[in-house]
Amino acid sequence: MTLSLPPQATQVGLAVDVAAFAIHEGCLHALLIERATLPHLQTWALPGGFVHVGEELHEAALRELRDETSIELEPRHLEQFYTFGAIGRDPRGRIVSVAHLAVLPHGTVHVMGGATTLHADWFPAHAPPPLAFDHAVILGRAIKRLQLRLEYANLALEFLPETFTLPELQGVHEAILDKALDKRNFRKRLLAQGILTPSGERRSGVGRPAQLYRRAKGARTGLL
Amino acid sequence: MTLSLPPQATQVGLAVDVAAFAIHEGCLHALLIERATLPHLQTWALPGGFVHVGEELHEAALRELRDETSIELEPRHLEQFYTFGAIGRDPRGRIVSVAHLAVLPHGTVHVMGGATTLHADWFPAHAPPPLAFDHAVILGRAIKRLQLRLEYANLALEFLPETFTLPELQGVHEAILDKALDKRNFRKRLLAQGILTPSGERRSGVGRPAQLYRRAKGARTGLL
DNA sequence: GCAAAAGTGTTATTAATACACCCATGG
DNA sequence: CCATGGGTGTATTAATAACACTTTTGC
Repeated sequence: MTLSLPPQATQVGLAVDVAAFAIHEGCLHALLIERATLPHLQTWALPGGFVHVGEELHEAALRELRDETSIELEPRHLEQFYTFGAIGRDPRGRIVSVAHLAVLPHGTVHVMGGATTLHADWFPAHAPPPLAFDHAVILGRAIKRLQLRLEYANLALEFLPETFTLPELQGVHEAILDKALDKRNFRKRLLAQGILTPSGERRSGVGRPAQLYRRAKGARTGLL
Repeated sequence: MTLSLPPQATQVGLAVDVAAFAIHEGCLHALLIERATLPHLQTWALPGGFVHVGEELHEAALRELRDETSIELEPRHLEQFYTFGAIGRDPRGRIVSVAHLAVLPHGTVHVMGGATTLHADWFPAHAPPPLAFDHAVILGRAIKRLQLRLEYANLALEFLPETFTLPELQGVHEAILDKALDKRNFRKRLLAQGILTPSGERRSGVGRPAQLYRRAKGARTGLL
């Protein structure tokens, strides 16, 4: 059933873009693709593209992420965070992009170009290469939202495997905030929240073995 | 210049909706309109409508607010806060709405229907009438965002005239948070922020006159 | 002088910060 | 035994929350 739309209603291109993050070697990385099409051919950009007919916004974000980067794992967190619709942002015409923030778990490394991309790769999120369209702005806002979510939700857990050590968790926080934290205060704060439960023990290659933790079963998920 | 769009790109209706707030009689009110068109004829809804060709999102929000409610004053704060794009949300087809939060200053009272509306009126924001589409959800999220902005920005000032008393400012906070606050703690906190400067004095009809304040000139605006 | 609203301080509790040493393991 | 990274406690400061009486005005 389709009722009529008013005459002056704008038909616009509806797109999604995805700022997908992961931690690699203790550093926050963003997943970027090198464009295989005009405009901005051979420029790095956020994964993204047009929403299909009958497709929800978050489905489109997941599909673009999968198809353009060939990653194998699903994001552990996906959240819309702002909609970019300024008139001149895309030379092809009026294209409105609903920007999403995605968190990929530890171990998500293999990415390669998809059908519509030349390459896909990880870049330091705090120092990305030049980006197409307004994607540098989008990425900057995604990082800010991610930092906010560290306080409100426990989004850092989504970057890690099911069990993890406190130094690992602290490393995630530090990578996202881009600054060092005090070890004792960090542990105090996190343990006081009651969202972690200890499990077994494990050795890292060198030094004293660290206690392993997992998410406490009562703890809410990172999704807000 | 217009490059070609990919074939499967969805053309969707792009709309804006506006949750506009003001304080009346110490209570947070939202501005609603009664629809004069199908669907949801004669149902109350948020002001909103389709974005025009060549019109920025925030311009569309301001225009719809003006045209549908005939208010005379400009909002003191306008902020996009979420985009609603679920497939079934509008029976006319795929319509994506970029929802905005607006703050109207004190004294904004005269509203009446516009061309595409039967009536416009203020309703208690915490207890609205049944609303069209998914507007009840949108309004709820707008209120939550407004409460957040009380802490981060000093958005409460946007509800008041240029000069105001501390009890008035406290009343704004209480109306938005929907709970009572301690007078002394509130004053201590607000004055410690250093965003207020005293000016003259004034009498209310009854009781001891209250000190008038204005925004300190160094204080950042409510816009984030 | 009384009703009505504005104004004012102190204490207790909790959260945030700064800071330095010992411990467990592998080689 | 030594290098490496994990783990722990305390003191200070800042922020938050609870709480009741006095002051100024209009009538």
